Amino acid sequence: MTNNHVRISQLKDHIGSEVLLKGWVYQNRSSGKLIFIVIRDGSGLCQCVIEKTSFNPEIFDQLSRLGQESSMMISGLVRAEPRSIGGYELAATDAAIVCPTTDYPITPKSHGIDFLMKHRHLHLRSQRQWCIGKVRHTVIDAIRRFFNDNGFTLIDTPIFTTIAGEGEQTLFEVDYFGRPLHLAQTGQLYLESAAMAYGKVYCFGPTFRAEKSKTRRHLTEFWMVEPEVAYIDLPGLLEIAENFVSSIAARVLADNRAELEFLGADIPSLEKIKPPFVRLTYTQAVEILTGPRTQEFLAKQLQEFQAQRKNMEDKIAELEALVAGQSSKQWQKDKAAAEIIDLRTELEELNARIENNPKHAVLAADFRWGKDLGGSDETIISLMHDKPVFVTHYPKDAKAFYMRTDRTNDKVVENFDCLAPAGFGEIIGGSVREDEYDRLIERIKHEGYNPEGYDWYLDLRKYGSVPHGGFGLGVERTVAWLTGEKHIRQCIAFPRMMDKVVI
RNA sequence: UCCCCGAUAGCUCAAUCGGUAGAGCGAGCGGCUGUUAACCGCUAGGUCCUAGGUUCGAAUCCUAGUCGGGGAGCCA
Repeated sequence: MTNNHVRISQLKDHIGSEVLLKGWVYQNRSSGKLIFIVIRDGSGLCQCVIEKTSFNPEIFDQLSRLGQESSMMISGLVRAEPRSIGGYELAATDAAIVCPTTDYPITPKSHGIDFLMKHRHLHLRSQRQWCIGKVRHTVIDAIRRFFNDNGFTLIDTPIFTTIAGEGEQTLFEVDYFGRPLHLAQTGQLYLESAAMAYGKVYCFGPTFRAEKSKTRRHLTEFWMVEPEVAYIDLPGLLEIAENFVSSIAARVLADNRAELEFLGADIPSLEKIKPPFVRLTYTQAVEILTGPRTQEFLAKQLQEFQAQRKNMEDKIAELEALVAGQSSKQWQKDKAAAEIIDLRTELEELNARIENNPKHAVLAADFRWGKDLGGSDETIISLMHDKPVFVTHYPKDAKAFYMRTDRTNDKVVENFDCLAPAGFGEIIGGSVREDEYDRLIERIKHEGYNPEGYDWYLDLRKYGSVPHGGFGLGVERTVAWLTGEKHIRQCIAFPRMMDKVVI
């Protein structure tokens, strides 16, 4: 057996040579005198072809019954083969089994989310998870690249913190040698002081929120990157944010096209992610939501859903007739039965959307200026645009104390949310910070906080205060949006959800 | 915290009106020289979530509980 160990991702450079692959059995099909083993090595997949006539009979026999996820090494000649996954194939000449496996729990058939979460340590090996992990890696690298290339300095802010960024009820409290502290839900306040030292800074790390939110957009532990810039206004922040998000999308398109294709991501729509993004004020967003455009949009959406439901129901009826009839072979019936199960699941999701549509219409129509935008409102706005949307200038009362009051309209603050397109929703929240001492202390008191707890934060408004601001981008939400993944729990290796920490 | 849905083989799901438990995959054995979630034959595999109740009879109906999924509020 050759010692020329090559990773599958590098096979293109070794066509015609003898190489050694080290990995795990992803799929094994034996056909009497021929075995196809798809091997997985962490860098990709490669089909190995093992012919009985040119192989040690004992090893051939062992290989023919080798279970999924057995670890093995296999050597042979690399050749281009368009029929094969990845485009290359190994004509195997020798193999060694490292650890045979039987009864691997995650089979090539479908599994429920609960089962997969309980087997998360194994699920990471699955192709879908692997692709998401690769995209996440690129997203994180692109985030660091963007800030490092644009003059930002990394500041690591503490995880044990003494002050809250926003609402106090959403913090995890920890016992810090008898003193109550909590886990960071933002690095922003610390970052503001660093921005006065370095001009442009960012922090990047895990963030903790004790929100009792059981939705596809929430984790209790997630990763967030937060830039903070001195001497900047709201238009300046929006410009950074749109360049930033566009650079992430471009990097993922460049580095992970194969993964995006496997995941079924909407690549053409990602290619549209370029500055400028759409800019709406909160007031304009409210006008859209309460206006005829939204009602028409939702009515049209409902019609589309209903047409889809009709199609699905017809298809299910057709397949059910096939299963009940006499004319088909058993395997055709089995296949149809499996398809019925999939369609029923889809139908259930569609029914939920049909049920929610009128509720969302009412929520949007009844929206009153002053409330924060709800999840469904954000979804509607983002579905109406094929680029990310900035919504700016929210009502002051709905937002955090540190956001800068608009000097031309003191009912609103200079903040913004960035809504990803296709209905995914918010991926960025940010603002210009209140830089006047008197206004800030007034806001702190108005919120009922004790100004003493904010002494050092208020100092920043005493000693050379300047207009400044920043934003936070959620990594898992960004990955979910880019990959088309519905739930962000798939976008982090070991998710922490409300009331649920499996591994 | 509130609303909706669900729990049947290792996994994904069936089971008509309440009549005594089925299929695919996976596992084991056999067959097949180009398979793509391969295919064909055979074998093993069940405390129908738990506790009560209705009934001659409950996977199926009722009550309570447990666990899970989806959504709302809130947010990245």
